[in-house]
Amino acid sequence: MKIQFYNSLTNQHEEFTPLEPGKVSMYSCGPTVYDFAHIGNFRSFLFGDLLRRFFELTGHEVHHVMNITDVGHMVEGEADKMMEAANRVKVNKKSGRVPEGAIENPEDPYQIAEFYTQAFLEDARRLGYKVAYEYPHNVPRATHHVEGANGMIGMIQKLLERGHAYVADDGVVYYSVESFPGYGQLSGNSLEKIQSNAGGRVSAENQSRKKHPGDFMLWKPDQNHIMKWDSPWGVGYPGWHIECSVMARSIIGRDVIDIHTGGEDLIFPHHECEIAQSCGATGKDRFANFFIHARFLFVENEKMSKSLGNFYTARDVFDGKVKVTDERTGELTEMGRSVHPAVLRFELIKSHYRTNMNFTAKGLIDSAQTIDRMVEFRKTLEDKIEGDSGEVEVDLSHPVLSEFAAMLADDLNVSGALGAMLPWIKSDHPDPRLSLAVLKKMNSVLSVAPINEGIANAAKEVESESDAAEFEQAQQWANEMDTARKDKDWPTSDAFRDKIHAAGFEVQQTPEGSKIKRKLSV
RNA sequence: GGCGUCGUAGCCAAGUGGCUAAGGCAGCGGAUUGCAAAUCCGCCAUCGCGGGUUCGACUCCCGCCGACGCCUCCA
Repeated sequence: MKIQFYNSLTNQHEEFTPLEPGKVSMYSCGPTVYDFAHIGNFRSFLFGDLLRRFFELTGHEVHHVMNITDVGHMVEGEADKMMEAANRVKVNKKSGRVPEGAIENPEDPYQIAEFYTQAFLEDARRLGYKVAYEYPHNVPRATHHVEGANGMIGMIQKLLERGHAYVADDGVVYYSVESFPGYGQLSGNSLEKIQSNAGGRVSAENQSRKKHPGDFMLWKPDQNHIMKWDSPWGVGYPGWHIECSVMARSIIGRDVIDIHTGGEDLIFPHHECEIAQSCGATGKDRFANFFIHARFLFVENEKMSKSLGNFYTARDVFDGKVKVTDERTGELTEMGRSVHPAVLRFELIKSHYRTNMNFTAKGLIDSAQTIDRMVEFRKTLEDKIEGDSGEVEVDLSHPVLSEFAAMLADDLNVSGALGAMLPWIKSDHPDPRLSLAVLKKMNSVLSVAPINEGIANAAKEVESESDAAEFEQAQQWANEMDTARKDKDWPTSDAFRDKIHAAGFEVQQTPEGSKIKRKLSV
């Protein structure tokens, strides 16, 4: 099977061949943990997850690493992120989004980072982000990789030795972009352009200390910084870009990796600088063979922003805080009903990673219906093979799986893959055991229909006791509804149906009586 | 200004130089139903605009219009 992706390095589709046959190394830029991760973050992370699961489907052994940036990064002229976070924590505590007692000391950056790291991992796991289940393995934290020869300090030293970095008058260590001829390849920038665009944010005073306006910071001595480490260049903190170069190399254990993913905004400067650092330190001509970037997510056709009121964290969506325009009144109201994580996952992965996906309440409802169909299908198959749960082996030679995989192999064409799967679900299934095995394979990539496949299954949520009680109550109403129906007492029957709906369930008439099931959303 | 992506039905969205332009949602008609829901059957687009290349283009080329991203912290 030919596997190809759009490579940001060359701006074209390229056939993918792993460095080592059968093995794929991937590095994804992860979240900065000074706030809850939002759905835009997760769109990009889940794209990485989909890629990883695709490789696993096609028999590759995948080493996927995603970092957690828990170091605040000073930007010239702006407050430090961790400092901002401290203020935000105080606000969030008042509003109840951060529970009382969760962060004892909002001034302590390590406590803030720890809290949001755990919150992120929790959200990520609910969304079926596989690597989050491997934490702390394969999910390194920047603060743990500052010191030592294999840490950021070690790499900065190496860059100094090799002539790619210098210490400026003010003691700041800069990377010298002119020392690396490949600088600009990824983003299509040239040093001249960067020069002409310089100015703006960066003060003239700082600029004059650099050899070239494009030179970026590797280490900044600063006794007063909120997070600081000792180094040969004084107590201070590392630049933003160096962490990924270091962690990718140290956790994956290779100088050159197969694939690097991230959001499109990371192309420049972040990934450009990573390449310069990694290649500068290793002497290799490349850092990753493929750079694959996901485009931004929009909400109801607008860029997501806090000021527009369309900024959603993953947990906002789980809690039903998505705003919907009421068709009758035209007013914005909250959806109200909780959204199953599988629904959000599906909504975020179902459109191509290189389009600007538009997140909408309508799309969420769509997604819920599709998942519902998959879940129903699975139940039907399981009912048919009751008592005969022996596993059937299927491989990609199965026609439907083969098409499904081939679509994904073509630049992760999820729509095409779904176009193969959904009609198949509707078709006849003479061999339910085989069909179930096929569905499981597809779900190992999509991870949206609850199938017992161990960890990393978004919809495989543990039912809480209160959930179980609700379910029992609804089933009881359904039974009473059946009794009323036998007596042809339609008003009573309808009243029970309304009750069941109001409780968030659907009721279906079957030959065996009324059956209920929980609505996935809305 | 520089670099880049994109424009397919009410919505999401795949795809191809030439058979009926995937699939899903919504909608419509029908079966079923006490009425619904669910389910099943059927219906539902000529591909932003203009020009060119070609026997033939939605698919290739040029121009235009429009949307968006990056160039600065941001997934």
